[in-house]
Amino acid sequence: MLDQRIKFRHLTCFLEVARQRSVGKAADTLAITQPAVSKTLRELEEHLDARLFDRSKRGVALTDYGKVFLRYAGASVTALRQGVDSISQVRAQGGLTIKIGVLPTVAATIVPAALKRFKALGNNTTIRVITGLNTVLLGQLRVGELDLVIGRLAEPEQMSSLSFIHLYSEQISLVVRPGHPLLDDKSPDLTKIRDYTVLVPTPTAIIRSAVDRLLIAHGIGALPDRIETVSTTFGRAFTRESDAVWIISNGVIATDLAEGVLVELPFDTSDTFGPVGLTTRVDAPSSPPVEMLINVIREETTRHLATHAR
Amino acid sequence: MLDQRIKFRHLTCFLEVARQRSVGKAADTLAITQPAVSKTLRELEEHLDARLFDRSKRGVALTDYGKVFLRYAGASVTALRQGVDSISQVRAQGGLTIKIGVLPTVAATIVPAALKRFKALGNNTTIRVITGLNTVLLGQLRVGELDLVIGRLAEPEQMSSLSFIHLYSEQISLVVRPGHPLLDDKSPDLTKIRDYTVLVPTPTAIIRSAVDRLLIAHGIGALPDRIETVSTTFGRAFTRESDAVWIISNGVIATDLAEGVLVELPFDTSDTFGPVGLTTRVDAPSSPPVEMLINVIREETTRHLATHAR
DNA sequence: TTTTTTCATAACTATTTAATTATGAATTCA
DNA sequence: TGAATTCATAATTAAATAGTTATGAAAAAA
Repeated sequence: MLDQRIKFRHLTCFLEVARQRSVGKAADTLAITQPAVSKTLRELEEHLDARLFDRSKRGVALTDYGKVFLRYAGASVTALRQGVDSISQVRAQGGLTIKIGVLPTVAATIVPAALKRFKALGNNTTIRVITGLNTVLLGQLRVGELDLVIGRLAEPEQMSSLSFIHLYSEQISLVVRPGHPLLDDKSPDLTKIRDYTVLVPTPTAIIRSAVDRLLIAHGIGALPDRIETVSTTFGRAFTRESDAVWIISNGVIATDLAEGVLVELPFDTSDTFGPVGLTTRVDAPSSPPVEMLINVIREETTRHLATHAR
Repeated sequence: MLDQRIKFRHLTCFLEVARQRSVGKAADTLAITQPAVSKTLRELEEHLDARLFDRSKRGVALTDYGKVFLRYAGASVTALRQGVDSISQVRAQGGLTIKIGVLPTVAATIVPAALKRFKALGNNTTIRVITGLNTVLLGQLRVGELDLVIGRLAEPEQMSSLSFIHLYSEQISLVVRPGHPLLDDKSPDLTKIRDYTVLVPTPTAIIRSAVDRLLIAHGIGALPDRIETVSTTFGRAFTRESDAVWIISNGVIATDLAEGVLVELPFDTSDTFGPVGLTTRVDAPSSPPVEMLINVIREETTRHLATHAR
């Protein structure tokens, strides 16, 4: 059981002495006398029943116990401090704001459902949903303008100082309108898409390299007639009203497939399998509200996969 | 500034009331009287200058402020509790034990250097380094037997409930002994490795699928003479004393290349580029000592990349 | 309507707290 | 050697803490 006699006063005092490696200097910083610091420290040591410092006449040094306890004490004080801060933030802005970057794959399915559930928890949190190029979103995440980015795992070069939490995996699909000529083809061959307009992601899209690899693996060098786009609205409209072949993340058109609005071509795209998940910063650990959102998204993903049996 | 009048007593009281949604029940659990709880709660609210509960005659409900503060208060109390626990652990076992799983790629370079630096910080921590199949290591990580696994990002199927922190990227190399006949070849062609014994990773190895893809992309179906192994000791010895071609993560043989003990064949393996990093559990956030180790490994990676200019 | 539940307030009090000043002991430094 | 540094201990004290019991008010349940 937590010893109720330990106060934050003990922890801040301990942290300051550890930082300064001096009882006297810590006393100055804390604006109390040196014996007061000595005593507070001794109290903490008694409560923990462990020596935290080796005292000498040229300052103090952390013991092994002290070194270990230091990190936890810091975390504890930091959490409280952030809690106090978050209250003023709620007061000032009428609620917390969480900013998430959403890549197209998940924009249609998991994110809307997860945010609905998160809202239902009644957190009075404003969630700002930002879509855009993955490079831009990850850049914003890295500098702290976003709390979270949801989508495909980016190329390694972009992942420095970022952490990735896997949610599920998906592959790339080739889709067309119902009644498309290729659907009647008895001997499916991917090279035949050259006879049609092909919609492919722009070079900055995460899945673009996977698309290129897929095409090359099937011996397709250049596509004579192609449109590069990341707009799902355009892609959907164009594909429905023409004979174009749309190469796109499965998640983007999952709903359209289920509704029969679009149809998938029967090609093997298993090489394009790739992880979809949450990207966060490694430094600056997520705040509790963001942690909560992450949990909700993970739960919602599990639910989603269970109902939309894979 | 942190209000020094806030005590852990206030937080535990607040947490208990929030949990029970009742002042009276919380009083029972805390083994104090109901007015004492009321008073403690009011004190906390005064210190924070915010109402944490809406009181009614059928219990209490968290306000928006309360909902936000709840998480931070929980984190703060948990951190202290773990700090106290970790001290008993240090006492009982003569130090903390961190268990890390190490995949071959990093076993030779970054990990030894990082652990040396971590040790130099003087933490009196025992680090248990475990090598093995990635599937086994990740399984152990998932159930909490390991704190950390370092190596290539595993296949998506294995990453559920795990989080990945990117360190750097590496590719697969084809290496041979110095003086190998293929090195004199004026028209390098990957299919020629069929004339030699080829060492490839076992099917369970993370890089195996990348190796297979590489071979297929170059039109190599089956290799007539091949040995499957994950043993770097065997691979190194065998490659040095025969004409075998060893297909292996660059990291494993980086030192050998630098020393001229092995030589790389000049084939383009850029398709085998893949991320190397730290895998941790998503739930159960890392303890402060593990966080520290993660930081040291990241710093060491930066240093390593700077000196071994890429 | 009456009873019960639930929380708030008030008055009170023994303890603990969180400092203070004064002093001393052991090193280190000049 | 003597001065300065550094931390520990002791004695003291005003303030705050952390509870208690007693009581009341309002809503919900019977």
